[in-house]
Amino acid sequence: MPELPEVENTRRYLMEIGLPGKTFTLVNIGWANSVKHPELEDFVLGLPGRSVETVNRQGKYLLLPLNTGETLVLHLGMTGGIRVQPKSQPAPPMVRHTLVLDDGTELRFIDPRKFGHLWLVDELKNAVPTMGPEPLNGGFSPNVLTNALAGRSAPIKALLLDQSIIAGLGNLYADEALYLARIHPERMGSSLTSVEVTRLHDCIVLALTTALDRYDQSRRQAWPDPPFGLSTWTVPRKSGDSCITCGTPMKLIRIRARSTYFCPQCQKV
DNA sequence: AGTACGTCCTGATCGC
DNA sequence: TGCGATCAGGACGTAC
Repeated sequence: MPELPEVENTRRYLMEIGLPGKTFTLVNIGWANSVKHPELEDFVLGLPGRSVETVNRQGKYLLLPLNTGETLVLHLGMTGGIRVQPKSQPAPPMVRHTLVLDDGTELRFIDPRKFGHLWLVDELKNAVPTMGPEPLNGGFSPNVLTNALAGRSAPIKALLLDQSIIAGLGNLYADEALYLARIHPERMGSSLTSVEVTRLHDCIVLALTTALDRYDQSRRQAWPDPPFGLSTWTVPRKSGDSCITCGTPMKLIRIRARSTYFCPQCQKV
């Protein structure tokens, strides 16, 4: 599922494929609920004629500033992925929306479970929810994390999923970071020692940068059709799997209705 | 304010 | 073999 590394991978893909400079000519929405406008028409008629300036990312949101000053916002949801392909190339399965471009290609929004969203905003301000610091570009430090966890009684796993605390973590990389940091996912946020918070901070950064490196590699190797997702984590995520450090069978619990894998030996309460 | 849970979706997988 | 049930989870609305 698209989390920070997957969305950033998509951003780099869109930049490398040369989306900036291209102009939308036609919009084909296959699932109206994905469009966050009261009137679908506002979006469908609002986009053609606009060209893409660049592709930015904020948390799990893709932000495409347009030449008019508006911004096209994309969220991949759980199963979303994007391809920019020649119109003549057969569309892959599960394409929900097609944004036709002026150079004979089209941006294809693939989204089996329809959890993705897209919309157009006049101003970037308030376009997406206020989010915590980006884990990979300054603003994120052990100290910031300590302050964010102070007084919080929710399980650390739930807090890592909270986009207002840290931008971009999802279920898989939250598990990954906790596993690498050897911290039990049900620990109360405020109960982490400063040593643990520092370790968690470092492991969040490590998990994300490791994944991004692999995505960079896979884009080079599989261009122009790189995979949307890779198994870039080290937490065994199948029942019956054993911890790669100590061999103890991994445990599966639910936190906020999310599957949470951890090693009961390495990640003690 | 902080915490927790239901809802939206459908392809894949499981169990009988 | 086939078919129904279950699972998966990001963001948001709502409740307490």
